[in-house]
Amino acid sequence: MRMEPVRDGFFDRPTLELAQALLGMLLVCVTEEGAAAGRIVETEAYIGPEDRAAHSCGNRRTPRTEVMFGPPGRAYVYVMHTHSLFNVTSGKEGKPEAVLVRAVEPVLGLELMRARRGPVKRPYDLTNGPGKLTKALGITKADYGRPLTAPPLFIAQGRPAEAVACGLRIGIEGSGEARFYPWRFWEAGNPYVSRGRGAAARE
DNA sequence: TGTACGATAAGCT
DNA sequence: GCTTATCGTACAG
Repeated sequence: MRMEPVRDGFFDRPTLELAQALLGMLLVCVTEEGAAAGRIVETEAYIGPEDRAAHSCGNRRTPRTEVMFGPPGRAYVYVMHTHSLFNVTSGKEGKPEAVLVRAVEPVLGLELMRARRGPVKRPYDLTNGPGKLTKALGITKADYGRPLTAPPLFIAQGRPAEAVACGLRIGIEGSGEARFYPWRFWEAGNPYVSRGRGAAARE
């Protein structure tokens, strides 16, 4: 399998569209320990100003959200509790939007992922969650702001998602109306999605 | 299946 | 300084 980074223009589209376009793409991370890659099977869109759930809500500009105000196609990594979360920035300059990658399907570097994650009960426990996949792939806040069009961290063409489902986002209960936006996308029937395996899209 | 709690850093007062 | 957060795990039931 050839894993060529996508060209810069790939990220130049509306955030909701990008969130769906990313499904099926490969997320590749190369570290000193080796290369690891996963096929993206679940994403969520965060559209800054009008989205109370986004860190950039109301154009809030801080050192952490800064990268979202820049060009699209950069890594927005941030730490929560004991875990790191990985987003792809979207929207043109000045538009603080992003796509959260919530789950991937391991493709390359399985042994490395297992070594990083430790023993897991089920195969899909390796990467079926935002905090899990960053640990499995070796993504850290050191990758913050990195362009996703060149190694060591990049997006590559993968097998396109067959059926895409959409539904409510996860983990944003305290976000008022924003919690009802159906901005979560995943490949229907894929066992590696974080939640809602087999669950239908809700409105 | 559901609920509790950990343990870090950004952001706010 | 204090509060909250795009979560994961453990353990009870």
